[in-house]
Amino acid sequence: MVKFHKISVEQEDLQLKNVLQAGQAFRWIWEDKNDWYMTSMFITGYDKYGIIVLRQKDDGNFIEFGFQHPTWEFQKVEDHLKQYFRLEVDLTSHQDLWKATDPNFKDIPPQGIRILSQEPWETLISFICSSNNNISRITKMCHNLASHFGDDIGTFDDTTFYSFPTSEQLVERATEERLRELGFGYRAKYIIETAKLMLNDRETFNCTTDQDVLIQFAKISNYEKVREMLMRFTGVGPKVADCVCLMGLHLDEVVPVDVHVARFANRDYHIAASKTEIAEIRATYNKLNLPITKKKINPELDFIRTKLIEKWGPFAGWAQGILFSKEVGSVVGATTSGDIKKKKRTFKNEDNDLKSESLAKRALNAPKVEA
DNA sequence: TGGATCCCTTACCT
DNA sequence: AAGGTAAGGGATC
Repeated sequence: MVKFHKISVEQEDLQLKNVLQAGQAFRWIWEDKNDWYMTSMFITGYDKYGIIVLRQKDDGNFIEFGFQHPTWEFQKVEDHLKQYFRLEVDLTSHQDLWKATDPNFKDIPPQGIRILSQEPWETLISFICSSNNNISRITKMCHNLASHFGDDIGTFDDTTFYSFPTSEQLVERATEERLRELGFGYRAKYIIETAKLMLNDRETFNCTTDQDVLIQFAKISNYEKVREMLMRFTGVGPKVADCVCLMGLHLDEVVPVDVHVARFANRDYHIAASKTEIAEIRATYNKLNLPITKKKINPELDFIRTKLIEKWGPFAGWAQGILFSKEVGSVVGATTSGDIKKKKRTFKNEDNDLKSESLAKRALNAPKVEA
């Protein structure tokens, strides 16, 4: 069918099942008959998307990849995948360091949970879809975007694959009404408006692709400014912007703080901002002249973010990824037939500390639970 | 005193 | 229910 090539990597450095369907990437399809993962992917230097197949044995010290594309060269694909999985980052040595300095890492075995480096535009749109949402539905939405508004790039293993639509394609081919019909809900408007602004940004920043615009944000700016630029897009608040920074622009120390991270930050690290500290955060963003950040920021969650970075260092985002997986416990993903299949449980669920949970909810401005 | 800003709710799709 | 964000009103300065 396809020729497979090996990339050597230990199980503890990368486990496909823990990174491809755990809430970072939403367009990998797991095919249980062959036990492989498939998706369409864009590789820099080629104008068309191609199809990638990955598999990993439970005991081997390698992953295998195959591909389908008219002109892709094997070496370029391998280089791209190494970049996609950030294999130059020595995960286990970082985890050893966290284990030595953070008691919460003590009982966590290496499980190959890595942060991916994904196509930035797709990352932006995917995480706009993620608000108030679960993995299984986010997955469906992302596949819907590709199959309705992307290009047909061919069939593999009885499955048709599509490119992820560019801003231009979304503006030309999609409408808010159509997206609502497809089940995007209130996010329909966010996606259309974001695509329009991105198309506009291509002119403004003299770029030919969405990816180039977002990469340029990261090149010309520090983190605070990148986030400010990202939060110009409708539907993008601090959490979504941080996800794009971490998983789309490989800013490895960025810690996206969602309800789960806020929960364990309170419960396991006793992180809670004082009034003074909250005032300091506000003052900081005032001084930095970041009007959108100032408007959208939640100082309590931002406090958690900075404390966890202090704790974990330059790869804090990766540490967050590990604890996040532990906190969430199990994940779901789509198979070729569109059925939802429960993934093998990797961790036991922890008992919830109700007090910490209510603190986390309060930090997120969620309605208070009646006592 | 009119605005800016802060703070808190509520609505949002399925 | 769930990996947030936008919008709007009342209070404060």
